[in-house]
Amino acid sequence: MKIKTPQPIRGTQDIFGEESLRFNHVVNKFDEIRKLYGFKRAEIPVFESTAVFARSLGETTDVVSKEMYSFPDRSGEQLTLRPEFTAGLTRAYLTSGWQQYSPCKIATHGPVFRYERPQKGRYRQFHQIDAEVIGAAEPEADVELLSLADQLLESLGIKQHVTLHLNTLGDSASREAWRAALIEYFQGHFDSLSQESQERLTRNPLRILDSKDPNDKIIAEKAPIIDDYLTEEAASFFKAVTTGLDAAGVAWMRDPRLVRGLDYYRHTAFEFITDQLGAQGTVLAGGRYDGLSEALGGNLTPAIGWAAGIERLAMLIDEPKEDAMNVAVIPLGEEAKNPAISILSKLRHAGISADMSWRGNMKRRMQKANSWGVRYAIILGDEELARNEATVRSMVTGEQQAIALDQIVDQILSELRNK
RNA sequence: GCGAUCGUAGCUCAAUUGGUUAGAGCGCCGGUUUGUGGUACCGGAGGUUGCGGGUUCAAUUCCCGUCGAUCGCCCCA
Repeated sequence: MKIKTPQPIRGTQDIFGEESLRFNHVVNKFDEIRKLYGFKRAEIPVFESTAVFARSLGETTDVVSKEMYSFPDRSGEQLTLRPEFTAGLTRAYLTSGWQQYSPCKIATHGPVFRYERPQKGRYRQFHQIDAEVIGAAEPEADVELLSLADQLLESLGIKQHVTLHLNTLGDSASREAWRAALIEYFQGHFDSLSQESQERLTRNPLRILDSKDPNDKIIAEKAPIIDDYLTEEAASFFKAVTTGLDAAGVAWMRDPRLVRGLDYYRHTAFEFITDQLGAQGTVLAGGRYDGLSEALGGNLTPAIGWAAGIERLAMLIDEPKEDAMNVAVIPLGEEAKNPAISILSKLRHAGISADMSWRGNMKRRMQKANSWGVRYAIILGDEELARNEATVRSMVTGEQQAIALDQIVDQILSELRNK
């Protein structure tokens, strides 16, 4: 009886070939830029106690109430695969002594999990790069974090496709006053709102502001904006952020209707949005979350962070070029196999990329060498071996010369340097 | 969770109004060349047409279900 191959789980992906090049290009650029800003690399678990996410993101948010992968482990403890990084990093800050490094500038990346309906640019296991500054109340932290994001997008060559939308949600006093005013305003237009927005009014009234329903949009345009409810401190904080961004040369656009889906956000909120990915236009987003630490039982710890979807960034960049192989080793016949392995090893230990086909006649192996884009082919046959030599063929010019086996590595090293 | 479109070799796609043995390009393996690539020519392997059921003399084609992908809503990165 034929065994059926198990199929991949809905919303997961296998990444290889060009996709993998793109994916890794994004990760590598992030690692490169993050060092320029003094952000330290951190690793945290893929799963946590469910409480880490349930308390911090807000029990009523969609992510917590219907999108988490939660399960009991063998001891009955309730665990959840991380749906984002911020809560786990904050938990680590509180439980692993990271407070001694405060303000803690952290970068990480890896898989995150959300049970959503998959689409292009939306997966159940997807990958984020993430940057956080934990333990800094200063607006300079906001500026630095946004500068990092901006420079990353620039170095990925997608800055021209992307706009930074910036808003403030105020401190908790501002936010509560604004929220109350919004509820009152939308209550007055309740019958004209879309059914979805009517539901949002009780669950997440700020979300009505970025509704896509055309009728909702008209109503939202006249809704009270946060500016009228900002405390003096909140207003001057936002001012410091925007003037700092101008000084750093980061282009931004005020979007008074920009809100965040998770409950922990305060003050600065932002999204880098592209028009090239359809409904999944948000490519990098975050904000300040001064209240999160207390929600996890810690002291008041001001913090700010962002996350970006690696898959979404990878779709926007130009196809990266992979470094071509330098050398192909081509043994002919049984006798040549081990000498070929020996040369291959010496080349690689000398820092020269080299590869060898394991099968096929000479023509096939030359074709393979050609497809690798190598500069040199080293041909090892009986005639060469008898003289302790190998034939080195330039794949560019077609010239061939016999070179003693013990001089091949040096010869190729010097020729590669001259290029 | 809701609505819509789609699903044919490893990949990208063909297959008249339902009609014989489901084709091509690329890739893979081999040959023209018993030791020479990027070109050309020849040959080969590889398919239960996503899966299950139904209508029909006959289904890749029509109907239902299911799984998956894509698009929009929702949500979000």
